[in-house]
Amino acid sequence: MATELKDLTKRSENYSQWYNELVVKADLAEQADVRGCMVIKPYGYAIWEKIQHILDGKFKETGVQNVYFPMLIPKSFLSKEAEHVEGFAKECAVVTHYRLKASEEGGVVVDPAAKLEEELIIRPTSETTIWNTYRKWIHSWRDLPVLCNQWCNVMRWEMRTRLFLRTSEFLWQEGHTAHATREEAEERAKQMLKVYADFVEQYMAIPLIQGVKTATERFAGALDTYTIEAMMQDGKALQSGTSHFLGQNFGKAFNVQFVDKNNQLDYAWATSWGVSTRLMGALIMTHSDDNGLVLPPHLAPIQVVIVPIYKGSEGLAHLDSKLNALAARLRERGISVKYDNADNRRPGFKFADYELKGVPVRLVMGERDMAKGTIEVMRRDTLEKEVVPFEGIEDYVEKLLEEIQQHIFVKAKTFLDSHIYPCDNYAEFKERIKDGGFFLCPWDGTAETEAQIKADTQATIRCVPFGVDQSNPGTDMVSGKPAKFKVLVARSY
RNA sequence: CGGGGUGUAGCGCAGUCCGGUUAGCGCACCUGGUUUGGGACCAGGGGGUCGAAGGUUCGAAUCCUUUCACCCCGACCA
Repeated sequence: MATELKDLTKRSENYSQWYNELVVKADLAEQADVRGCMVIKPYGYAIWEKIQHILDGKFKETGVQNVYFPMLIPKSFLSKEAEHVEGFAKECAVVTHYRLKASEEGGVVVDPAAKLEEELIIRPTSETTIWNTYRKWIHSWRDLPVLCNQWCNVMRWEMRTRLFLRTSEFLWQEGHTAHATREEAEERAKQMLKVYADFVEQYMAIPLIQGVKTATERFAGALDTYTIEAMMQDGKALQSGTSHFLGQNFGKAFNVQFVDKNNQLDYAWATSWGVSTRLMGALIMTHSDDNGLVLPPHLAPIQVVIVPIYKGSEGLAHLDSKLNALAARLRERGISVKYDNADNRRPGFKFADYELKGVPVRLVMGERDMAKGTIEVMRRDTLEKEVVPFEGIEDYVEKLLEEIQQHIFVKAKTFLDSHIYPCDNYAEFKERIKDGGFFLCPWDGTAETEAQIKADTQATIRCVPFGVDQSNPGTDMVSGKPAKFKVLVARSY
């Protein structure tokens, strides 16, 4: 056996190890045999499916439709938008041949005769291929807006990878919209950020800071990049979703022109926005404890597990009839229930296992309860056990699930709020950033001071946060010049 | 690409310095039994080209040469 989660007591020092162990042991994912890729296991994928399903519904409420574009992109597409190519060129996997042949030494080799005229890249993101197609779809203001989204995989040949947080291949959704006016596109970019923020806070119970990225941290090819930043338990930031206002950059690069209401030719305005399996990483690192995963009820594939405790097969038969009926009644209320009466694992093992998997509520019933008409309820977030009357347990559980959802959000929110520090003294900043946390600092708006902070402390400006009074930002803590904004600075994943 | 490290059973490791029975241990796995209110116990069993290739030797996991792979720390990133 490798290290137990509980043994990794000094969370701040062993945070990476703790996270890795948790991902593997909770049966979510594992390292693939392909470099930097991951295998998402059934339980992990069930969580991703819930994220997908709920978010997809939210997109559709805003008029977005789903599409699918090819995984392979002609190399030349990438070079059409200058900043975009610079941002992604260094991490592209490239397809150069289309055939293998048997080798004389056995095995197979790439057939040199099957070299492609133009190499294809495996999409790192689909702006180029989608905007190449939008040229054919968009001719008049009447064709706009185009509001498309696709759920797919993308590949970025990252140098260092980490399960869920940064794998070579990852699953995501990418929305790509085209608009007739700048205002409409900007509005859409902000709207989608709000969709993300609401989802992440309400369903994933992860509190966020929303804001806009600085020029250096912007998406390659964007005019503005909006972001949601979450705080992990070690005080580091995790960018959990982004929405970009792309201006007319892609419209011009791919010559997507339309005739507006005044019969004038103009280029289409663009947005793109995405969240990925990284959200799973955020979920794990925000709520989990040393017993394993803690899942918010709104996202848990199993919301309630019922474990019978019995002696002999007639004892089990007795409990089976009672607890199967209970499971059915809970399911009628839309609660996802697992009744685990498997005989090949003992109760203690099941308890530990479902805690590791983050099941929000556990119900346990044995002979003692049968006699007394009670049932034991354990909530995963606090690990508190309570014996309650069996009668009316359905109402109790339904309320408890909501309470847990609220409680873990409030807990995370309290943590976030208590780790945001206003700071305008650079010496103090350099010292305190070592312990993590978000720092609200005055910034003169120059790339130089931004680079200085990064060089000195590895911390970056996460965003110019929304909802912060920017009327009197103060003095830049690095340069001593008048500040333009108060910005959020933190170390990040 | 720079710095460090590791390859021995499915997983985690000992053995390597100083060559010597049939290569070991924990977990997992299989069979049987007893158990079952917090990760069960007993008995038995299966599983290994010791990363690969070459060399030294009566004899190599261990020594020499070459090589491959992976991991960690930096630069990159959703």
